[in-house]
Amino acid sequence: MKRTILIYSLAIAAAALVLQWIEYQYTVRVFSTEIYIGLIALLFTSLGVWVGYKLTHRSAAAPFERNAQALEYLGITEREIEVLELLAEGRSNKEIGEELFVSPNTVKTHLAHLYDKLDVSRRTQAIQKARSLNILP
Amino acid sequence: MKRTILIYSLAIAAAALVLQWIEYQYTVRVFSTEIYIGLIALLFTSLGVWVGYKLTHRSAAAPFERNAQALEYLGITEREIEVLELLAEGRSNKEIGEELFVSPNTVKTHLAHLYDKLDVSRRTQAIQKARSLNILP
DNA sequence: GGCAGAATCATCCGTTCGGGTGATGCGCGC
DNA sequence: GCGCGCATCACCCGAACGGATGATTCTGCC
Repeated sequence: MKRTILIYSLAIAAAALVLQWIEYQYTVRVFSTEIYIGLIALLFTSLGVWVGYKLTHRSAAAPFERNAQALEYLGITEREIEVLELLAEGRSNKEIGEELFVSPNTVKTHLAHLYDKLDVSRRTQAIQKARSLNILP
Repeated sequence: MKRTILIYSLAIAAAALVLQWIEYQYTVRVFSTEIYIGLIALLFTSLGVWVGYKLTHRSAAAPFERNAQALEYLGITEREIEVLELLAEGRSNKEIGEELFVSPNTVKTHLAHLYDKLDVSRRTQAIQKARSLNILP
């Protein structure tokens, strides 16, 4: 992150130097100071928009970090998470069982434990709750 | 939106005028052009960051804009959306019926239509698909 | 006036889920 | 070695859900 800021700072400095050079070229020309200032303003405003976009979208586009504290606190196991993820994808118990190479009965057991730990009673509620706890994206 | 852009443009123009005035004050002073340019760059970059932040976060922090095109295209009705929203909150058909003052049978009918339009066969799939279509937040 | 789409409700039937209970095996720690 | 937690599986039962079909009412549109 500090490296990123450094790079952006250097880029801005470089742009400033370029602008300064351009200034020396153009002050002897016919353009008025207003136009000159406007161009600088426009360019650096665009630069700022770009920088701001990069900065804000770096955190917004994060690959989603699972809330480990919640999992720890609720005592949710690895296997239960796998079931939960497939659950959120809209699979049936049978399909989940096939995906994880276990019987639907086992899936039911995992789900029952999940319902217990999440304090819900339906799969749709489990999805909603898990999402609100940042256990699911 | 157009009004917003206009306001920002005017703000930038005003800032440019201010800067120009400052320039006339300072060119007779001791400061070198490098410092002057640097200040302009810094100020307008900050302005750009602010504008960019406002622009991106206006859409990101919006109360969620429903994908009207998808609804139109799929032919999903107002009532079906209401059912869909309660569905995503994990309610049962009976609870949804009570919430909307209709019988569970009616809810079932609406859901059947939704499954048809969303091309799914389970409520969890409906939630997932609706979310991916930006019909649900 | 009639037609199309919507919202409402119902019944039947089969599948899926959820709750409860019990059982087995495996690994880990005291 | 014994207990504990985890994962696995099974059975039962009742509730919830999904699919299909049909009916009624109302509204908007041609």
